[in-house]
Amino acid sequence: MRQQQAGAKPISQTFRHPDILEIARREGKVTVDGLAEHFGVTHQTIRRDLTELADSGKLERVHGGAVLPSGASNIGYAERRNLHEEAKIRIARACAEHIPDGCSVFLNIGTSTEAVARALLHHRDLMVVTNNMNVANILVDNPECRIVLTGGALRRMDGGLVGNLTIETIRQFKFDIAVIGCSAMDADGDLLDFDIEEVGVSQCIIAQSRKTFLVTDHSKFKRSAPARIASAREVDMFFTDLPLPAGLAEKCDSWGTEVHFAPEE
Amino acid sequence: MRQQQAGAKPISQTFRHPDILEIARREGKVTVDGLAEHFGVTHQTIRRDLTELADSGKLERVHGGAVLPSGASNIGYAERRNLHEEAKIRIARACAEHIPDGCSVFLNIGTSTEAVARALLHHRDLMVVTNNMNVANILVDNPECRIVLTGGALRRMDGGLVGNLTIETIRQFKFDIAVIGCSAMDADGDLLDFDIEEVGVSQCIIAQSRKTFLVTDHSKFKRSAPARIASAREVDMFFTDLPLPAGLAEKCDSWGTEVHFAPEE
DNA sequence: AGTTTTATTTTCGTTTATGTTCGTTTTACC
DNA sequence: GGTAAAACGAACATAAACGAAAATAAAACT
Repeated sequence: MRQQQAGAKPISQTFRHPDILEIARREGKVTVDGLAEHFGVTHQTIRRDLTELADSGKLERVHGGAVLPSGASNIGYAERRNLHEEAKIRIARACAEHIPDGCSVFLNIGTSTEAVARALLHHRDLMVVTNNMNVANILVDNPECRIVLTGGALRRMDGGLVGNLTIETIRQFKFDIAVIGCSAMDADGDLLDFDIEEVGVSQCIIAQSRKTFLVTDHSKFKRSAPARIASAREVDMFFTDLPLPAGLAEKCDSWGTEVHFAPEE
Repeated sequence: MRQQQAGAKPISQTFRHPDILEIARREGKVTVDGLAEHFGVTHQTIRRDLTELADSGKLERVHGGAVLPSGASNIGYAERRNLHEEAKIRIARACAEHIPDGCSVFLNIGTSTEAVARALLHHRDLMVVTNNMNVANILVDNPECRIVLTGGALRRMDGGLVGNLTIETIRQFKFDIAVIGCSAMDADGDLLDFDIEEVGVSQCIIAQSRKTFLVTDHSKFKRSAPARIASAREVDMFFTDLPLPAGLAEKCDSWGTEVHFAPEE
């Protein structure tokens, strides 16, 4: 279907469109100003791009820029996704830099791990196992990535696959790297979660992996949650956005847990 | 004598094509200028390469170069989905009418079963197990439907989950109804498939189900395929769009296989 | 050798993307 | 509610990119 309908305006084909979409999906929104600067073109050019992307339904136009089409998923989750978005992207990028091409990775449920999936879009020859439908849908766009989904009941709230099936599937693998998030983190270095079922999954993932990467933004330091996943002692690399509380930093140091910050640019 | 199909343009096969694709996958995009310099050829030659790669769906052409295709997934499948679209919808609706609220259903890989998923969007209190990511993505919009995904490797071509994990997962269930499709159907009532791996899955599904529903449009009667799934004898209800070949209709009758037509309105 | 096929370059008219300008619409602020 | 600033879209100019076709070069075959 490369023929244009008579009377319909031809859609310009530009390098920018895929990039704009990727940025929009990551950040949730794009601005005319920001994109104009990012690509080094005039505002009018960006406006044309956005109008075209909006016409084809990929974006929704707003004054000053564009946003993702409203149809998307659960609101609460969508909001949470935007929370600390920039931080999550930076953290994810730092994490992805420590995931070499060609290795096997598990990506757990969570907005932070989804951000890691987006950061892995240009990695090569990966094998990614996940219990997160969103992760699978994201990585479909990386043709050099084998994707394996664990079985399980689909939880609409966050696209997670949960239940006995999940753990049973995970037991059949041995990963080079496990990437996990957590709902909260204690001052003594314990990783916590709201959902007790998920704790079992996370523990199983850690047990089946050679290395464990933790991705968490600083907001988790201030919160608490009822279920204990593990201690940061069992984590090999810890990616976050702001320096850790003093005591915790020392503990990580003594445990040999590498802490990586993703500073603002 | 390697003769080209009448009307089809001959595609030049040059050592550049694989390299261009590799660069494109690594960088996400390629430019005419860059490639021309890289290979030491003229712009026009590169343009021809890119046009050919775009025609075969490997790349997407843009001004000044090319980018990776957005949808990523195989075009063939998208086309197949549109094939006999109206018929598939009618068949799916007829099938959905025989699926009562509140039961457990398995939906297999295939465009026809995806159509059934769409027809089930307003059913209530369903439990749907599937090895088809597309089915899951469709039924997410039905809030009264529990969705369970089997584990497995994601096949980009059609969104199917395949491999050992799939069969292992299915064995853990007992379904009220299994909805399956097939690639072809023999005159003696044998259901056939192109993919041998899928045959094992289909057989397993049938074994784990109280009732088996087959959804197939009439185009499958004229085709053949190498692998045998089962006989229509094992099917309880058979949904299609046109009357069956004479011999087959009698056989279904003697086997007690109910045949349902979805006539044009 | 000669001949046919295929791949590439060259040339040139056409198309497309982008920047610029300017009048209109929307938003934000008083 | 009125006003100023920002954002918008239409129209035009232009340079880059494009595709068709003819000319040339390089293989492949007889």
